[in-house]
Amino acid sequence: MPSGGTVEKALDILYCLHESQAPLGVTQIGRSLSLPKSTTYRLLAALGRRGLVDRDPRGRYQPGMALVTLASGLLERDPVVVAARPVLEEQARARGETIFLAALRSGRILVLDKEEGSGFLRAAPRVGTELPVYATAIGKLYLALAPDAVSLPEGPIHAFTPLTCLPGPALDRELARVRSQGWASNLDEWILGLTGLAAPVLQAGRLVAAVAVAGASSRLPPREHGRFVQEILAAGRAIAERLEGRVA
Amino acid sequence: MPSGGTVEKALDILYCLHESQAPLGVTQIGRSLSLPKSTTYRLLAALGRRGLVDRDPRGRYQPGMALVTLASGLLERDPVVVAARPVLEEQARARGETIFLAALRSGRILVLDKEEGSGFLRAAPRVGTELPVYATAIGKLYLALAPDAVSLPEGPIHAFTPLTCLPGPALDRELARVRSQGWASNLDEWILGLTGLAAPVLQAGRLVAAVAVAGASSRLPPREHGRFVQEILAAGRAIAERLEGRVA
DNA sequence: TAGGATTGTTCCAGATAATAGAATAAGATC
DNA sequence: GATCTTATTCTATTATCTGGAACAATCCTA
Repeated sequence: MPSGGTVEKALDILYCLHESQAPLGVTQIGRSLSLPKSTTYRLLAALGRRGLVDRDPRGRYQPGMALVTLASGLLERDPVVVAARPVLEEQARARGETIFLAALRSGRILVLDKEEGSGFLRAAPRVGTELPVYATAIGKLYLALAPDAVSLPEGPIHAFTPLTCLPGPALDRELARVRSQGWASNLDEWILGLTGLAAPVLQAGRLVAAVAVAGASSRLPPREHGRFVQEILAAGRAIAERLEGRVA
Repeated sequence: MPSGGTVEKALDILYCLHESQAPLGVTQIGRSLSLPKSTTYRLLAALGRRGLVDRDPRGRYQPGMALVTLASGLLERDPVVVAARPVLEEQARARGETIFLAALRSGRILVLDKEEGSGFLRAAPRVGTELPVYATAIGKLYLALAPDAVSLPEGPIHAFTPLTCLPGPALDRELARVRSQGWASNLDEWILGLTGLAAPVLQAGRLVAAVAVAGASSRLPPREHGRFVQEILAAGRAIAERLEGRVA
């Protein structure tokens, strides 16, 4: 709420529109960001002049297609994404489960790419989605292996499910285990019924990204974790090797 | 250049970074937008705080992954895109050439979706790309059928190729023909060797989008235009019908 | 390795441009 | 058709942005 300058207020409006998933009016936006109507209106006009917000037939605001323009080509230019693509494809085909890549970008852990599994019931993350830092296998990997790079969200921390492991002694023990074993897991802690197993992509000992296999918990039962973990660890190493140019 | 307020300057920086296709320094950005270094620096910092710009290892700036986040889900939410998807797939499969959908969004004609053909040599437009209003089949369709909605670019108008038809009497005659025949063509006017044939998507008589087939001019010779035009006109009608909910 | 040039970052007084309240217009609701 | 809500415009005030200049870091060249 105590936002910075004018530009940041305008960008907060974009995030607000993105999160709402539905067109919003001036008043509504102003309320959720604690901005006066007239200010909100003017900022929306500025965003609209550059195409970053559109208006539906009723005059309400929604994210504009210029965002698609500005985002186009971004992923293809990211070395990690380029290095990971064939590995994701191969893994998803071999395992039949969804494999995805995430990394830290401007303080958030974002899904950078994915290859969906072949099951009728499968995880289908959306590229660009932000992952919560606790309550996620990849998030825990970052907390354990690159604690200075990530930070807990500002607001009050809530449990996503009854199984969410909130920050505290229990999470600290979990992170210690992650550090020693070199991979992380998430069993129904973010979304009920969803299991994730994550492995690091290390470059010169530093965590530059993470790969994870995700699927219905019923399809990834604990007794099979061992096999999946070996695969995903290998995938993380393969991506790291491709990043360093050892493999064409 | 004579930009508006603070927010618009910041957004111009985003466009500048997008167009450059390579990371840029503060000085470089400031020069291309005629902004003082310190202003550029401060705006970049604001954009960075919200993840809209990232920095490469050398400290230079590039569009940030938050753009991917903000753009995610946008296309899937657009009714025209949803209605067009299966039509694009069917047409591309049947014809073997690339079919794409474009529409006017915030004053620009943007590629909203595409389905690539199967040829080794084929058009591969990028979703989000802006199409020039003259020199493009879809652009001409808009100039002819919705002249009030589109406007020529501000700066000096240049010919993309020796065959580009610049605004003037010749283009006016061309637009009259487009109006009477109900479709538009572009033969090497935008990119040498690229032919496009476009048909309107009409809703209540208003142009709401356009479909086009695009490919190497050698694969779309004039004597075969007739067949392609029929197909693309049918595709435009099919999309319009799906838009009005007549077809599930 | 040192010198010179370019680039990135910080600072601050001054002025522009953003702010927020209130008034008006448009639209929805009953 | 009256009353509510919401969108848009207006304006005085002042907070915030500006941009020149100084400083620091970096790169290039000799």
